[in-house]
Amino acid sequence: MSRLNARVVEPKWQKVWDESQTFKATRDEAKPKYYVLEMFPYPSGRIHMGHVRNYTMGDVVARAKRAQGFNVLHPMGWDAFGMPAENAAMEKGVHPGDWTYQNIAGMRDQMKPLGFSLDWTREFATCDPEYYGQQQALFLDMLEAGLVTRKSAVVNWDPVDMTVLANEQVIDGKGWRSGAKVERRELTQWFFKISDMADELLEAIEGLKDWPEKVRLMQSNWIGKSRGIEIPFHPVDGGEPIVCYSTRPDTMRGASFIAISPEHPVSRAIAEDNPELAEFILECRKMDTTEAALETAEKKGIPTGVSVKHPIYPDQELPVWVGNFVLMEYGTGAVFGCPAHDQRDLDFARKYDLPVLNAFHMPGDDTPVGDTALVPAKTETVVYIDHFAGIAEATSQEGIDATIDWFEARELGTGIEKFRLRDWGISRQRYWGCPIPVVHCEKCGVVPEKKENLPIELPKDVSFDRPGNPLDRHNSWRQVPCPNCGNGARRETDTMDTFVDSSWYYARFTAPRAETPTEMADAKYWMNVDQYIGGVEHAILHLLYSRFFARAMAKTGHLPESAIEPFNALFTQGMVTHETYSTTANGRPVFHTPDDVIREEGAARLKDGTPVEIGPVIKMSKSKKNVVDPMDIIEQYGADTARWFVMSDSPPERDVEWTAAGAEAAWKHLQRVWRLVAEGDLAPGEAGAHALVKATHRAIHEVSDGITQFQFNKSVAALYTLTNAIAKEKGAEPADQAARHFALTTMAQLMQPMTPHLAEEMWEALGGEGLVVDAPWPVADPTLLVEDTITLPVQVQGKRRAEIEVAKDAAQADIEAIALAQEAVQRAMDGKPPRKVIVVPGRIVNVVV
RNA sequence: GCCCGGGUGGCGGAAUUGGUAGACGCAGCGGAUUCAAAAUCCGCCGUUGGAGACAACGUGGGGGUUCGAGUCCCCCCCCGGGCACCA
Repeated sequence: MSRLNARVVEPKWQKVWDESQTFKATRDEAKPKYYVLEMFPYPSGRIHMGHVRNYTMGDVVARAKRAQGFNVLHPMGWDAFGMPAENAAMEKGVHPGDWTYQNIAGMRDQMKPLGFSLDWTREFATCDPEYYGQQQALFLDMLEAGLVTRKSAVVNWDPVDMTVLANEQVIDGKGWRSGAKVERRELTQWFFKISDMADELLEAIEGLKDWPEKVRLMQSNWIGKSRGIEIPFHPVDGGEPIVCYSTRPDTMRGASFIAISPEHPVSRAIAEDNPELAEFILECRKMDTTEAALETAEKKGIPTGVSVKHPIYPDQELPVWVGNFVLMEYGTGAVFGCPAHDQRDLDFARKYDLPVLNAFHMPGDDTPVGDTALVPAKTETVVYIDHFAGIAEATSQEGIDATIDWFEARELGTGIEKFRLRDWGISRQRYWGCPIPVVHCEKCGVVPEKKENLPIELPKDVSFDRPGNPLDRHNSWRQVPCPNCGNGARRETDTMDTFVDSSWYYARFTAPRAETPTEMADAKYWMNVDQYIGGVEHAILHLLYSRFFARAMAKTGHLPESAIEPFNALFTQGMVTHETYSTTANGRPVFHTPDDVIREEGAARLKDGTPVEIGPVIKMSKSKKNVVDPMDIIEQYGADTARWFVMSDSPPERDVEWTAAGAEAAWKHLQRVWRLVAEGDLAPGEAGAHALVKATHRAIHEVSDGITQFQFNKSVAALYTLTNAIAKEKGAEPADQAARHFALTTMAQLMQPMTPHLAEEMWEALGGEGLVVDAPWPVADPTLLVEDTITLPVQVQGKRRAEIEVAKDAAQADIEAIALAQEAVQRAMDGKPPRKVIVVPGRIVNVVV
């Protein structure tokens, strides 16, 4: 029996593609281009199934487009800055750079045997000085263009380690190493002014027709445009008014208190001679910086003793509270509380015994609010109670608009559009990132570096034996002459958020060795990315930052205006998930990789017998260690099997739970296909409209459809169906032999994107010309796709009772007559006359009695 | 808490977008081949009742619209992603 040995065959074809530089992309204005990009990996050390899934999808698209005559750009690189390298430095004493480049080398070695159609000549890592130096140049241009600012922002502060923590390093409000309660601390930081572009970024979402609707929605909601009003509330005892922002000013009648953020200037001012409040503010600071923590924490408040006048009913006074749930970052950091129409305000009011007063009720139901706030949709009609602007029954939206107009007319408030989107803080107090190219001079202030001094390289000689940023204590690196006056000055020691690195790499791939960030001719030819593929977890931040960056690069002359939306089509693949395994040490969970765990029916244990707790099935991640190594499968079965397996079964956009079971099956199938070629009774020749030829054309149609629609699992199913059809065709006539030869030759072409090595081997054995990778994509003959007769189901009262076979162009009346004549139909009609017969052409017949 | 998804046989999933629910694959069962096994090939395979023809039920739960609902509408439950310093 013929077997295909992947260990021999796969390296052989990879060498052939390599030597003929098959996948090297060269700018050629005469050919239509197609740019396929998968989100580049973080060099964690080993590739995982998520990578294999992601890059196989991209490869299928790239190879199919190539076969369809496009000049394809399909590059690969490394998102190489980030925390894990510093963690490795602290844990193992290795230099972050050495650790990173070793990981890159290892992962490249793991990726190459997968046979991806990548142009490796364009490879780079974001931690290469040639890359981040250009990023520093971009920063300087953006600074000059007014797209960068400096302001204060809160960070997680570990008071024991005296260091800034990432959100991931805060566990249950405590520092991951010290265990100390984390505090919020303000630092002056660098920001990209993305909020200036909020409206533009929002409007342009409409044009992203080939993005998933869910991503467009998530981005829209994230930017969060809202129309509301800013209303000053004047303190009873005089002084500066407290300005509140509200998107529901129509509820003003029900206002019963003012809540301000602990960070609000008024809070701070009052706290100076109110020790109780000062303590409360300190307590509020002992919380991490995430919005989720803030929103889910118990709502607490404390009265300030100050009261303000209700702007409409001056005889009413509203107490001012400091509330831990009010965000300083959004709106004005102050809100008026209307318990009747906001659940959070209602809970707060019940807790602190504040009045609850309806501003409106639903038509026909004027019961006052109890424990559930009355929050109608803006399109719902409500009945306003004694509304100052004279509105009676109206939708909430009409109520809001009328209220804003009324306030503006009396100069009591200002209608205003606000965005939820905040500026992008990029300062990181860490070593392993792109240095921000500015210098702090006592005389000149903040001075940009001169471009000729770029790249500002990270110093090699650093130590990680203490917490904190090693750049801060590296005196010889820090001390530089001021680029402006030449006096002694201090280099900025903050590095850039790693999201900056990944916000423009797609542009750099168009000219990866250029002495400027991009090369306009290359950018014009290759941009935009025609198909971008990556995980849903990047649906908001990475994609939004990239969209901002492309705009910024166009403004600073690094991208053509046509590339301000860098990704024409986006596909978000589902994640590869796996069970998690943990044991407990010192009250904290310790996670274990599936490799170290012996899985039994309903239980699991370590190799030494320690019982292991089986956790939820979640995305594979380094921190939870629920990662499966694809190299095992590649070594056992070969790359084609791994590729075939990840494309089968699960729809690409959905999560897939990794199980070992399918790999064997995939391997068996590929061997079966090979046997059909090696042991088949085949001969090229004339097959005519043979049934197998028709089946082949159907497969061409379905496989092509599946690929263009990103339903690779359906393409795989169609290829299984074709395989079965070939195996079943046992005829010995020349036409049968020719039909099988045609079917298998076509199958080699259709399988080439998914299992390229097997496809080359098939193509060669079948006598194909040249390489299958260079063969044009087969096109289905539409005349061979249609059948002469069709099978229609016949329903009675919506239940299927029979099937009829009719000519594909049969008249409705004939179909009706045939359907009614069916014995099973008559039986189901139970002697009653048909009231109505519904014939949906080509679909169904339904008899109503 | 807020925003966005998802839920279909024992399992992964398909269903031409309102028209035969379960394509295709895995697992399982039965058979062929074999001294035997592996491999391979053929057949069966939603649940319940029935020898069978067939019937009833069936797409997370409850209600609704429709000749007809996995698909549309309302309410609820569960799981996952994101929440601005993980990448």
